[in-house]
Amino acid sequence: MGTRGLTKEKIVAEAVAYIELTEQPIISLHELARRLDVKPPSLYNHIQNTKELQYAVFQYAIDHLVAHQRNAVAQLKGDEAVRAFSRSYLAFATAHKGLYRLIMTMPSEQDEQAKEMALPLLDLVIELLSSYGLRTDDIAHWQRVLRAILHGFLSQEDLGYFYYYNSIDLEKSRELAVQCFLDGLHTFLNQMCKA
Amino acid sequence: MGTRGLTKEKIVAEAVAYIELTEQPIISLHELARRLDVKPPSLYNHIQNTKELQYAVFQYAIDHLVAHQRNAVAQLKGDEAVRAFSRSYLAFATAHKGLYRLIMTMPSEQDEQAKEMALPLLDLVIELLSSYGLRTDDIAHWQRVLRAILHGFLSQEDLGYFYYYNSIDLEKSRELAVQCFLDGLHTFLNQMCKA
DNA sequence: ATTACGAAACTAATGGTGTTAGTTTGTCAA
DNA sequence: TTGACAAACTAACACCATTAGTTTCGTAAT
Repeated sequence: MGTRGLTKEKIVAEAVAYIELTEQPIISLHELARRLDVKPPSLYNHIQNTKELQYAVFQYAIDHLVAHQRNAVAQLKGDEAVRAFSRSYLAFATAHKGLYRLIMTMPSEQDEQAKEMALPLLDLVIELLSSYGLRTDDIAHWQRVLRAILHGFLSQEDLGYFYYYNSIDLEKSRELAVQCFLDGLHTFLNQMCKA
Repeated sequence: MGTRGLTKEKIVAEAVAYIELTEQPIISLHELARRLDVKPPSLYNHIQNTKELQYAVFQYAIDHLVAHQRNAVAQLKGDEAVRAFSRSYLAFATAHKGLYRLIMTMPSEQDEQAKEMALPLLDLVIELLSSYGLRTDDIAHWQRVLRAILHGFLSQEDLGYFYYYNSIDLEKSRELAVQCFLDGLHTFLNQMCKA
């Protein structure tokens, strides 16, 4: 009894490992304790509650996603950057289903802390779109649109809404979606120039 | 004891009422039993398990969403129809947050039954896009794109990802997203004509 | 080296969830 | 009137999160 080398870091690491393995965004404290060879209440010496654990894993997920994305768009600009971002965004979600599912379900309108954690992801897209010469609030609008398309696509895919008609090439749909965004953006830019 | 007038219909109706009230997509059998003034096991005389109840509520939600949408696009075609569909889709999700959250979380890649229930929603969009003269599989592609945009937008909104930069007008973002879809589609159609 | 203290583990318990088995009750038809 | 069946019940189990109170062990001070 007494002291084992348990730390918050180890707990979070095990939770992440489990989530990556099962592709489910959650792990119960009981299961986690089992895997760490400890009784459930012992975890409370290192974390406050389930919510805090969720936050920690969420932070991990966001950090990795953003790092992944920054790496993908490094030194790219304009359409190239948007395409690279989109490809790698979809790739991350596929490779880390559990983590992306968490990102996809974690924050809530009410939860200020989670929303703040997610900010870097928004900022990245803002940067990405800043080379198009848009007005500040139009950048914010188009950032919403791009993220809506990518996230919506992944979400539908994950929920199985693409199952039917699934003889239809998924990869092509993805490219079409990104192209749609770019065409929409270009149309907007052209009309802006005229006016 | 003995027989009270409990039926599956009443159970589902109460579940729906609760979901509409709380805006949460789930209700526990205990809570449901409490509200029906019955002990939890009694519910099992009318439903098999939680899953079946979920299915029933999901069916209700899909039915209402589709009816709502069909009503909105009746006798419209082309861009008009897409715009009307989008407006009313977003309106439904706002007015019935709990039900839409269920639609947004219920199906799963693995769950054939739920996916089949959701089909009418896909078919509706397919119909909507059939007046553009697209090839059959392009209709399926663009159906995915439209649904991805709308669902992605709602999901982000619901998750609070639009909170920051939220001085930015939400309504304008929505219109921009739909316009982006239409511009993307038109660009695609123009290029199809040329070739 | 001993002691004392605090952190980290534990046991025990509460209350929530879904679900099953076995029992009672009430109604309707024979 | 009685018997059978459906619909309610009680009791119980397994899983979960969490809290209170207890033991243990390592470390730091005497």
